[in-house]
Amino acid sequence: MPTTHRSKPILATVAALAGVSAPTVSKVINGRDDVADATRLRVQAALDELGYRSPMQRRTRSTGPAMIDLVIGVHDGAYSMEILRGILDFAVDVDVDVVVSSYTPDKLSRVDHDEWAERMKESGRSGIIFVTSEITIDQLNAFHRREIAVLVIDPLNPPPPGGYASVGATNWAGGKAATEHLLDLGHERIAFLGGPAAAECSVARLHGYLAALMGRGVTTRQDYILAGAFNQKSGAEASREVLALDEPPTAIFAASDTIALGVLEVARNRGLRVPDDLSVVGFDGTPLTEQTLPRLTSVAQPLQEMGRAALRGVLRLSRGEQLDSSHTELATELVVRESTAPPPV
Amino acid sequence: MPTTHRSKPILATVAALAGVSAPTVSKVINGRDDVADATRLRVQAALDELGYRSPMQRRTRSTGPAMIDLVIGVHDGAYSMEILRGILDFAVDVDVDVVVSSYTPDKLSRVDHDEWAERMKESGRSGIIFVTSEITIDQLNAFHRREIAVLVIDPLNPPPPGGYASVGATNWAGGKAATEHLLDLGHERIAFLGGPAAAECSVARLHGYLAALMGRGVTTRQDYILAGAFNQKSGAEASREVLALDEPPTAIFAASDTIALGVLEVARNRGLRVPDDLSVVGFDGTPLTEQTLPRLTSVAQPLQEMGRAALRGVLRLSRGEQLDSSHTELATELVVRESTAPPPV
DNA sequence: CTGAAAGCGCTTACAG
DNA sequence: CTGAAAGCGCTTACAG
Repeated sequence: MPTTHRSKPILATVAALAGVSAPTVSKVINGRDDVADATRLRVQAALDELGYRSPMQRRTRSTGPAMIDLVIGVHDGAYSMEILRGILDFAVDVDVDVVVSSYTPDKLSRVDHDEWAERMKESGRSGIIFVTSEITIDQLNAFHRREIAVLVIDPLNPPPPGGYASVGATNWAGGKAATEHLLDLGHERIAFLGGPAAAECSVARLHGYLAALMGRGVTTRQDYILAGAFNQKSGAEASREVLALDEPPTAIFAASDTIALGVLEVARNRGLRVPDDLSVVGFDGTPLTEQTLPRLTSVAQPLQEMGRAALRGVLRLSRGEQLDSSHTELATELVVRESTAPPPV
Repeated sequence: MPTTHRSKPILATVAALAGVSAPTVSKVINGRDDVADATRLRVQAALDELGYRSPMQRRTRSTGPAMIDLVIGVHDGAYSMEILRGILDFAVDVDVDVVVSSYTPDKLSRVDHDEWAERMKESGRSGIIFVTSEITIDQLNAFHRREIAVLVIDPLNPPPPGGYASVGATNWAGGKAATEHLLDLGHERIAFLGGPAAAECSVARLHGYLAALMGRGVTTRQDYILAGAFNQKSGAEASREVLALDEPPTAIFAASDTIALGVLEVARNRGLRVPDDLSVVGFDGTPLTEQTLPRLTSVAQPLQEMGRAALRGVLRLSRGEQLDSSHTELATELVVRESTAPPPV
């Protein structure tokens, strides 16, 4: 059993453990180079074992409330705003300061995460939440090395083995529910307009869609399945593509509300009435769904709750507690509004 | 001329200046209560004059990059998101960490700003930006006492004399432009649906509206002028009110896009076609304007630029530099889309 | 490269 | 309520 250290370790204790004098420990801590390598190693070991922190370090550590970082990797307005809101509202309640930054995927990949983690450590920030970002193992390690807790909301790529904690929604079940709703209305020609082909959440929604079709014995068609981006423009392009088919779909399941917005735009331009001529289901349940005409049937994600859960999770991790599960999925819910109806006869 | 202090002041210097012993200064710094009030005051004065900071305070000060706080006082999605985006994008460029929090006006007024400012000081945060919040002089002083720079975006109340720096848009000119656009189309019965009667920006828009009408010799009518809140629900209520008048308006200038959303909703429910039966102009120029049917004519505020300007301003202030002007207004621009047309004949 | 000795800046315990 | 004295934890200057 290792020695237990009741009171905070002081430099003299470290020196005793390492079998050197106090000045030598002082030199190691302050990065002087007039210390033999072997000695330096022994001192480092003692420092680590005792968990020694200099007075200033102690101060930044213990002082004030918890602070965490939040990185927003996607900027499609309503979606990230809802998550942000969930996090910030809860942060006020639990007295946590949140350092928010916003990066395009491209910009984020060029960031020096080692430097980032170091800066966090210096200002006493103990955890980081990524929203819809791609995280590499190298980046992850930069934080783990410094004992900074990492949690990802709606990860774009599947976590590496033993990777990070994450919070998401039941994308598969949501995709299945949306598709079954259309099937129940009598549709059989149902298209799926997805997000990026590599995005985990989009893939899960696609498989929910496929599961629903197969469950009812409806043949799946490759030309009804498109990938794109989570935005209106991509939704419009994909819509034009499927609606130009010889046998166009009578219903479209869009993998995000913004994609659905593109579908509505194209339908309007072509004089297709929604839902009479074409049914549309979105995904996310952002406030957008109440502002479209007709109001959009959509699979709602509990975005604010996801934000709350993420903050709670990263705080627990940063206190060294274990999470019940490394990945949590909160339930989606199909909300039927006005954009779905039986197919035209 | 006061003494200049080249090197960092130490406790002994403060003690000498105050004419007390070092232990007494130590007690004052650490908030002990066994010090006579008169003594405490003398020591405080010496502390202030020398700008003494304890070793820990010195450490937190110098370490790392600039950090500022951002308080979002309004949550109507698109509007604050755009400002936030302007701030965060610029923050990455200039390597500044932004601590974001979000408060309802009610919650904000119950916050202990002295504690807040103290916490900021402790973690080395040097400035704070409020977005659309009401700031009292007491709150302001809490920050000023600790030399924390304060800047308000789109202040709700006019700043107290010698108050805070602020960034806004040309609300008066925007209100005038919107109204002149409607007058140019031939409208004379134009209603103004405002935000809160006390909100500076709404008042300025109202006066722009009045100026335009007067400039063209059109009589202003009290029953065409309503105040409310900056949201869809309030816009819907106000619309119902003005449209129920014996002589209803042929055009409505809404003081925000969200209010305009309420107008569109009511128009649709009553079978009024926009713009054929009723013209609608919004304010803000949020992405909302592209998502409505018909697309909304609106006075665009340069929200992202306002965010940038605010961050730049607060950073200059926190470095002790002077701003060119304590209040900056960025130009609004009327963007004509599909929701305005000549009045029905 | 190492550490005994001196010193620094601050705090604590206590006598007055 | 105040401060001389002792002490704490760390660092510096320097002899070996």
